[in-house]
Amino acid sequence: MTNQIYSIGVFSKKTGLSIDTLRFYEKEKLIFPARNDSNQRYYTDKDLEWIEFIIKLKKTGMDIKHMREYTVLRYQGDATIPKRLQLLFNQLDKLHEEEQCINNNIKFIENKIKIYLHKTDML
Amino acid sequence: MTNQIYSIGVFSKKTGLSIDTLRFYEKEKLIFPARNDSNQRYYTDKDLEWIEFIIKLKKTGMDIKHMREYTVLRYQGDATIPKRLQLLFNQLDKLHEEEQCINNNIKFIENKIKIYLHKTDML
DNA sequence: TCTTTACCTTGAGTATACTCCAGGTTTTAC
DNA sequence: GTAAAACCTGGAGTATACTCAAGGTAAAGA
Repeated sequence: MTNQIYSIGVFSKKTGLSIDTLRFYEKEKLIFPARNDSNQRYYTDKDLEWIEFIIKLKKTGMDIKHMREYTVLRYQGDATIPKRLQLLFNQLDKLHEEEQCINNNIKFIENKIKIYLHKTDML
Repeated sequence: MTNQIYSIGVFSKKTGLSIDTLRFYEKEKLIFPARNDSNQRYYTDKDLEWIEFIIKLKKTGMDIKHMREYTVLRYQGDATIPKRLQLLFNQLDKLHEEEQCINNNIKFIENKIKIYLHKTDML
């Protein structure tokens, strides 16, 4: 099950990221696939696990710069866990703020809609 | 109180948008300030009201293209209110989806944090 | 009046996160 | 063996939403 390796094309399909994006993320130092004798990239299940975490972080709105910070810390081992926790807590704060903001915006739009419904006698 | 007019510099300070942004929004057809004999823009309280609404829409994450659609509809009068409602409902859907998404991400990060806290025996 | 400040336009530059292209090598399928 | 598919690199291009610069006009203060 592990020890499986994937070419960039296959890995692209498994992750849903385009080949170009995978190469871009490598350039941005988010992932470090190994190479074979012909210089072609290959990805392992470890890489898969990691990129899936990266994708998750990205979905939380974290930008590449911060994901790179996280990646660097990860490669330095468990001693960096407190720092990683700090990054995660910061991200959590950001998400809570966004949550607040979205709720305000929902209220704002709902209110505007209400006003329009009154105006058009559709209530 | 009304009938007041503002130069672009003053209006910029009142709205918090930079002068460049105000001119950019005009180019993007989000606002149409009048001009004096010397071709200098002046903004009214009506413009202020409108730009504040635009700023609000922007905060909900609406992009310029959609804000322009809304603006065009507004200038066509009350007959376009149903269409404007449609835009607002779409935006509301988008916001509810984002709310969902953010909540998932909050759970994800919280979970990751929990895992780290276990790892470091900080619990 | 003179000079500083504010304003004008057009067009180029910025940041982010990709996405595409050209030109070349390697692998795979028949 | 050869042709098509997959891979490689470096660099240019895309979209969005501004932001800045250059070169010139207008207005306001001393």
